[in-house]
Amino acid sequence: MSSQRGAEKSDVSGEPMVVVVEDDTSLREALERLFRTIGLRTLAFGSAAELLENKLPDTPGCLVLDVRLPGLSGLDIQGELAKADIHTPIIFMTGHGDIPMSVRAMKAGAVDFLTKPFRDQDMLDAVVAAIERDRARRKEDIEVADLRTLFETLTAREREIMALVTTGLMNKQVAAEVGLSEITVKIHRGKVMRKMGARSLADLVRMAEALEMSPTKR
Amino acid sequence: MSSQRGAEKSDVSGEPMVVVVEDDTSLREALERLFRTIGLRTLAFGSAAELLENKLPDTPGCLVLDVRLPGLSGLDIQGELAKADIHTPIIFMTGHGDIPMSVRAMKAGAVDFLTKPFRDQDMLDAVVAAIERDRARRKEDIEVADLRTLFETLTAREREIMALVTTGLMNKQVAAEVGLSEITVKIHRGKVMRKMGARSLADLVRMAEALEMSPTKR
DNA sequence: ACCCGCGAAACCTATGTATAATTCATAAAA
DNA sequence: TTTTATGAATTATACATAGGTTTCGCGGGT
Repeated sequence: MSSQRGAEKSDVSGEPMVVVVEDDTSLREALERLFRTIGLRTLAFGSAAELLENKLPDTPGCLVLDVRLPGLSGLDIQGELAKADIHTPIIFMTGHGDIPMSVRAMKAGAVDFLTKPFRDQDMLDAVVAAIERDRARRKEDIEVADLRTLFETLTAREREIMALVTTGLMNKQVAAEVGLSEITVKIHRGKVMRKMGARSLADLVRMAEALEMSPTKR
Repeated sequence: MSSQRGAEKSDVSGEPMVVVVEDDTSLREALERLFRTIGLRTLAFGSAAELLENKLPDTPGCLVLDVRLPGLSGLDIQGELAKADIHTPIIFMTGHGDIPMSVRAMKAGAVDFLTKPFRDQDMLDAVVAAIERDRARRKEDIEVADLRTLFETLTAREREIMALVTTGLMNKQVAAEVGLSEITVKIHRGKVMRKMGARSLADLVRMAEALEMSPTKR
């Protein structure tokens, strides 16, 4: 099942995990305890470097980052992860942040930005929401990745035919378009259906949509 | 062309307009001048009440709201518009805001949250981005609304058939499903294609997707 | 040699349309 | 109120086109 993206996510059913990066040891440990009270597996680091050494677990989860950290800041981590195409939801904490900083973080996709001191419940709410968001995203990612895996088993011709067929062209039109006989198009088309596991043209069209092959617009 | 939603938007090609709500007269006028320097039509009010009396223009645009206003605050306006299903992008300004306030606004969909004093260029950048976002959303809305208009011309039977056909069922399967003869299904199907203006089944499937009739998932 | 792309003949199923007829309900006119 | 008109829904027959598979065969490239 599932798939295999670069160095990232695939599991969606695993037990969720919170990863904390906070240099203040007492707060870090308090957060670990807090999350464990609601049964969340928790991993905690004291700096960005420690976090980036270990790769994130392949399970739904979120990051809880202090904005101000020794070395790379929480916002820097956000940027690094984005560059690495890792979309784990991030919750920021800060004791001395300002509005522009919070706005920048939110625009960059953070799910929340809490000011210290915060209420335990606010943090828990944010984490639960973030994990749910991650779970949904992973589910979506897995579906598309699996589709893409199937799509990659198609030959160049088959991909071409798939694109044209899902556009709504008839076999004869596809044939004219690519300079083949209609019968050959039918054969390729049949192979496409089998390889992609499509049980109907409607199915195939939706797959093409998910793969962003056909124009989503009309 | 286009459509007619509740009490709202339909035009996408019109000249963009910025609507300002700011009680400080000098800042309000400064903003009007600022926006006009880049050729943006601008409408300015001194309070939420004045804004809500006039309905928003049916053209791409955005709102620039002071957070603190006499009567309803900028955030209140955001809430009111959301309740009224109006999604004009909002840019907030504040002189005395705090992080939780900005985060709340951003979570509720604000495109930016500027602290006074802000640089003119920052405001212009925010406004330009917001207008572009609104234009894109309107375009999308219009397409779906037009589709929905067509869909509403379908009879109950035709809608039923459309749903089943776009699921990928064959005519005979649809017939069995709804207890009709296959030929009758064909007739309804043909009417659906003509009424919806679909030139192919692929077309119809995409329409069904846009109308959220068929499961987006597989 | 084998796989892949390509194509033809034959055959069957599915789709689409036209014609025609029946039933039903509702709306408009007498 | 009765009659009439209209439109939706239903089905059948018949025909034409499109879609899909199988079998068989050819040629090029790894």
